[in-house]
Amino acid sequence: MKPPFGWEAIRAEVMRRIRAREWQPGQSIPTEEQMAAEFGCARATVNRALRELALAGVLERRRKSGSRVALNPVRKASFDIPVTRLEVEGRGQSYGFVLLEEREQVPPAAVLDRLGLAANQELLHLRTLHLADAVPFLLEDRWLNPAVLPDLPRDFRAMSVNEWLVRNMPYTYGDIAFSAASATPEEARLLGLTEPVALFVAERTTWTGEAPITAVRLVYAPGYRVQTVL
Amino acid sequence: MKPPFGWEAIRAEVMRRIRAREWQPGQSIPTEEQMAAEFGCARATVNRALRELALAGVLERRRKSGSRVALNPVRKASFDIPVTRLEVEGRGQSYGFVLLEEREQVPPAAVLDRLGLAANQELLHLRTLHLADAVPFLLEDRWLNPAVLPDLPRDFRAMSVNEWLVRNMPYTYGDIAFSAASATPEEARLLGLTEPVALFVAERTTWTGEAPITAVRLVYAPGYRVQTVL
DNA sequence: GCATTTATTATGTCTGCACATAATAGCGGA
DNA sequence: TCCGCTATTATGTGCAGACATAATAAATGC
Repeated sequence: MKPPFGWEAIRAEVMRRIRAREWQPGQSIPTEEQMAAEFGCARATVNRALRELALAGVLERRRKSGSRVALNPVRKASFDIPVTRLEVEGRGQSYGFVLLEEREQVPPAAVLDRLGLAANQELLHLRTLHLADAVPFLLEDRWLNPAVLPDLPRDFRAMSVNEWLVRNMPYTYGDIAFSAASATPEEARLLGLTEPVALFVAERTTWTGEAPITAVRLVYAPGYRVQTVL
Repeated sequence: MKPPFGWEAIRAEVMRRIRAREWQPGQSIPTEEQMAAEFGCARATVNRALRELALAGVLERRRKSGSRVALNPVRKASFDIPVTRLEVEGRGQSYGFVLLEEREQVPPAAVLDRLGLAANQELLHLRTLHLADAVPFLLEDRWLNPAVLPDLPRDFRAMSVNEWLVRNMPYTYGDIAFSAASATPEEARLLGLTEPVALFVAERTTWTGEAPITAVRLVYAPGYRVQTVL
């Protein structure tokens, strides 16, 4: 028979007590041992539950002092960033893309700086327009470092750079930033907009650990939202 | 003495093998028991390492079939969403805010719809301008449900609604969405902009579990970015 | 051949115990 | 009073064993 208090039940019960203000912000909660006794389970089970809550930012735990309810609870929002093709198909739309440009050239100083490369370094510049139901969805402006990408495909018309990278250079480090920007005249033209409007922009830089791989700027069509539950 | 293979070491070693393509995407990796034997540790230790990697989206695990390297690795970006005051102070700027409006009224249909409330329901409408070094930083347009907020402060000039909510109604459920929008004339005026530009917008809805608490629209001053490491 | 039951297998979780580690409290001596 | 050592304490991690669960493969019946 299933034990009445698995670690998920304990996590839920602790959350309930915090929400019910039985345990108030800043206040210490019982030790793992005390709770194990109360719930009639092993300390490891309580530990698992409390560890998850600490990870979520609900509890602050310190050796010797014990666990306390976080005073300034920091909400942690977590987003999935799928391949563009899967993002479009996930909306029930058909995916397509157009390769706009593919050539080696020296990128602007801002890009080189972000990647930490020498000023005269040539990179592979790729611009791709992603389509959802044949309508512009996302404009991708990417710089690739050929030095760390041994077997690049001959051309990126069969598979988008986006997808090729996820499949061939996965599990890299990097950072991402979201912001808003007005569409440049060219962006407006490529996205099929009659007038310049506010666009959602995501910028990513990725590394293998020591060498830079790619810097990309993603400009989404109007109305794009990135959404998640808290 | 510390065992040579703790769960973190195992997680790192598995990641190394995946990055080195010793274990390729889609391919099965050894069972927990086999790896426990290889690393000379208990199965629980391997389990902990692999569980974390599955949570990060690197592995896909299924009972009976075992673990395999994810074919379409989904990047998971995680953002901290602090109280606005702490966000401003964290940048080394001084925080301030101005309460622009505070009155009970019937919100627009879109807001009622998002909160799932009756059409004639009155809510408390609060508009706050948050300042960083006395310069407009964020425009907050919030609707509060007084029915579930028993002891609201007399006025929100001493502590911003934002902070009051985090301190008094923490650990709620909710969702958040990021998007881009052009500043309305009024938004432009309040943020001190001479011309309408693209602004970063965050919209949140929060619940106690059954009853809606608040819906808020946060319009950030130009240049705002939300950034994180992957 | 096909559907249903049964056995097998890897992961998921739990227990009870042990020791490591970090942070704190208390003590003793100068 | 202050400094430094030691003891204490709660969490962090580990082990070996056990059973639960879900998914698959094999065996069975028709």
